[in-house]
Amino acid sequence: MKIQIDLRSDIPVTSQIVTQIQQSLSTGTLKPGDQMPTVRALATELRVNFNTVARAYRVLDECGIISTQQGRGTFIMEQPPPEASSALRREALSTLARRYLEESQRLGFNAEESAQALEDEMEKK
Amino acid sequence: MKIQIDLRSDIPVTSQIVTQIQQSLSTGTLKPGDQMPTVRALATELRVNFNTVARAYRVLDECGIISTQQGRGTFIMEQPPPEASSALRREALSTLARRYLEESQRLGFNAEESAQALEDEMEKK
DNA sequence: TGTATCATTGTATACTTGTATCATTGTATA
DNA sequence: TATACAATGATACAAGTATACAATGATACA
Repeated sequence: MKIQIDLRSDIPVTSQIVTQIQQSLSTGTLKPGDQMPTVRALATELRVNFNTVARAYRVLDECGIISTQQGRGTFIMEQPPPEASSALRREALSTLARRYLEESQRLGFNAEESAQALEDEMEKK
Repeated sequence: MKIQIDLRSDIPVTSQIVTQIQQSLSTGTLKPGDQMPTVRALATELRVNFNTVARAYRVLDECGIISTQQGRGTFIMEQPPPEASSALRREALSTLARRYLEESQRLGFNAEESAQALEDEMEKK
């Protein structure tokens, strides 16, 4: 994978990294499952701070393009399957919800406590 | 014992292991006196470093839920102290909640929709 | 029976990798 | 000039991995 950074450009380094990784993906230079270089490795290669690479990786992560895992590395994601029908997605969601209820019940919590725990997690993020 | 690890999750692998072992215990899949798989065996099964499993075992050990003995193996304790593990139960619940949020997000639903779906399931009952 | 030897199991420690937080730098604008 | 903001850098941290080690068990053999 070849990434060219122009430090004098008006385009932020982070954006340059993001776009070029996306390009490598669309040209097939990068394939799903591939491991990306570590933030530090790519950073020294590009003569840039590793936090800058980390930020670029995070952007791509939030788009679901790569998956970064602390302590392990970052990987190209499998491309998500075409959108299922909305009815199916709805069904899947309610299955998830029911499973959540059942599992927390097994741990000895009632429905209200489960709902409260969910609220708490929503706050945290 | 079936343990499912999601490497893409924000939840640390160690926590995932702890929570799921506790669940197996609460569902009766694991019983007092049972021998757990060795750290290496479970690690290769989950495709994870065995130190990660060892750390999960240590957490459970410190809560008095399992007993790990160097050179022998690790076993489920006879008397899982109900109140000693209350902090763990709490953590297990929040892990379940986060997991529910993450999985529904992957389906394309936001936090509010996930919460609403949970309410709906609670009504049904 | 004792013990030598090796395999198995958990432990300790250092290293790798990404994250969080704050400081620094440059630039636009009042 | 002064202030605010965005981009980048520095530092400490969290999570996972690799490797060497110690304790226990199994087996063979004198």
